[in-house]
Amino acid sequence: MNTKQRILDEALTLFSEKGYANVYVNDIARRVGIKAPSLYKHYKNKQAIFDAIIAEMDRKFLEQAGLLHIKGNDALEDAAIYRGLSEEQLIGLGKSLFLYLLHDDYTARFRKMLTIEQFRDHSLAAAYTKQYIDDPLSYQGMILERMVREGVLRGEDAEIMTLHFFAPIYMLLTVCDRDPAREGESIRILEAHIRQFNQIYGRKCNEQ
Amino acid sequence: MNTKQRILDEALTLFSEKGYANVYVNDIARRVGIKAPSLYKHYKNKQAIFDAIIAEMDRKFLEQAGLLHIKGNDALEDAAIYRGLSEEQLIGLGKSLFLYLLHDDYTARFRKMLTIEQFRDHSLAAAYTKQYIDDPLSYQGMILERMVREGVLRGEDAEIMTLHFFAPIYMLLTVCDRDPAREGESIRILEAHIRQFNQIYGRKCNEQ
DNA sequence: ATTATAGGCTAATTCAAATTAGCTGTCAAG
DNA sequence: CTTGACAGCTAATTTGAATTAGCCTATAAT
Repeated sequence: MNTKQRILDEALTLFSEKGYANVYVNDIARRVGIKAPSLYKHYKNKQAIFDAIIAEMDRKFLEQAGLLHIKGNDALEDAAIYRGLSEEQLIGLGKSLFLYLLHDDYTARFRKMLTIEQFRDHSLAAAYTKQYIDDPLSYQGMILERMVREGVLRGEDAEIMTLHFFAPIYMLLTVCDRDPAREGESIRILEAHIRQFNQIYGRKCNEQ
Repeated sequence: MNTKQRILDEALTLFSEKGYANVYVNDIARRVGIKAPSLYKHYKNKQAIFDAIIAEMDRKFLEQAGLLHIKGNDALEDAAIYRGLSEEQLIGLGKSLFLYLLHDDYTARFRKMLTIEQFRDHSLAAAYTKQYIDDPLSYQGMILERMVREGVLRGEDAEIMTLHFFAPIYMLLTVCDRDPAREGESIRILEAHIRQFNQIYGRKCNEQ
C-alpha cells in the first residue's frame, strides 16, 4: 500500500476511534511513519483526507451493493436453495451477516466514523441509514421474501418480517461496537433470536 | 433557570448537535447571552461543563429508573390491566415509548451526545447501552412477561420476545435521530410492527 | 454605611494544532 | 550526466480557541 493510501487507512482508524476533530494531522503522520508536513504532499489539508475517505467509502459501498445485487439475483435463480434452508442455515445467514458487519475491517471502521460524525452533515447521516439500515433491510428482504414464496416461511407482511429479522441484529451490532466484550453474549442472543424467528415464521417446524 | 443551569442546557444542545470538540466556549456563552470568560465564574473549564452534564444525566437516569421501577411494580400489582390489554393498547405502549424517547428534550439530546462521544470514553459507552438498550429491555420485559403470565401473550422465550418488541423500536429511533423527516414513515412501520408482533405472540387473535 | 461576593466585562496571554516555506535526496526520463 | 518532480525533512508562521488578569457593579449580609 502506498503512502497516499496508508494515510487514508490510518486516518480512518483514528477518525473511527476519536472522531475527526480529536485527531491531529500529527497523529496521522506518526502512524504512517512520516512527519506532519509531508502529509501535505499528498492531500491539500486535513479536510481533504476526510473527504477522500468519504469518496472511497462511496465507491466501496456502490461496489458492494452491486455485488450483493448480483449475488442476490443469482441466488434468486435457484429456488431449491431456499426450499432446502434449515433452521441452522438460517442461523448461519444471520450470524454471518452479523459477524461480517462487526468484524470486516472497512465496514466496522466506516460505521464507527459515521456514527460519530452523522449529526454534523446530513449527507453522512443519509449514507449511514442507507448503508446500515435500508440496504441490509432490502437485501435481507429479498431473501426472506423468496423464502416465503418457496413456502419455507409464512409471511403475513414480508417487510415487517424482515424488520423482525434484522432489527435485533442491528441492535446487537451497536452494542458490540460500544463494548466488544459483549460479543459472545450477543451471538448467543442472536442464535436464540433466529431460532425463535424460525419458530414464529417457519411453515414447518423442522427441529432436531 | 439560573445562569449556571442555562450553561449546561445550552452546552448540551450544542454538544448533541456537533460533539464536544466542535463546540467552542464562545458558542456556549453566546447562546447563554454572556461572554466566554464569564463562563469561568461558573465552571472551572470547558471539560467541567461536560462533566457536569454527565453528572446531571446520571442523576436524571437514576431518578427515572427509580420511577419506572416503582411504576412497573405498581402496574404489576394490577393484573387486570394486562389481561384487558387490546392490540390498540399495545400499539399505544410502543408508540408512547418511541415518541417519548424521540421527543423528550433531555432524553433526545443526551442520546445524541452519547452517540457522538461513546467511543471516546468507555463509561459513556456503558451509560448509553444501559440507558437505551438494557434498561428499556428489562422494563419492557417486565411488562411483556406479565402479559405472558396473564395469558395475553404466549411467550416461548420472554427475553427474546422482548427483543423482538423493542429492537425495531430502537432501530427506527436511530433512523429518526438521523433524519427527522422519516418520523411519519417510522410511526407507520412501528404500528405495523406491533400489529404483527401481536398476531405472532398474541394468544387470542382479537381482530375486528 | 461598609464590605464581601457573585457575576459580568474587556483586554491580554497561552498554547496547541494546522499549515507554509524552503531545503534535500532519490530516481526515472531524456 | 543532468534535470525535474516526487516525497521526505526541519524550522517557521498563522490561527484560533481556551484560559487568565484585572476591573466594574449590584446586591446581600454585617
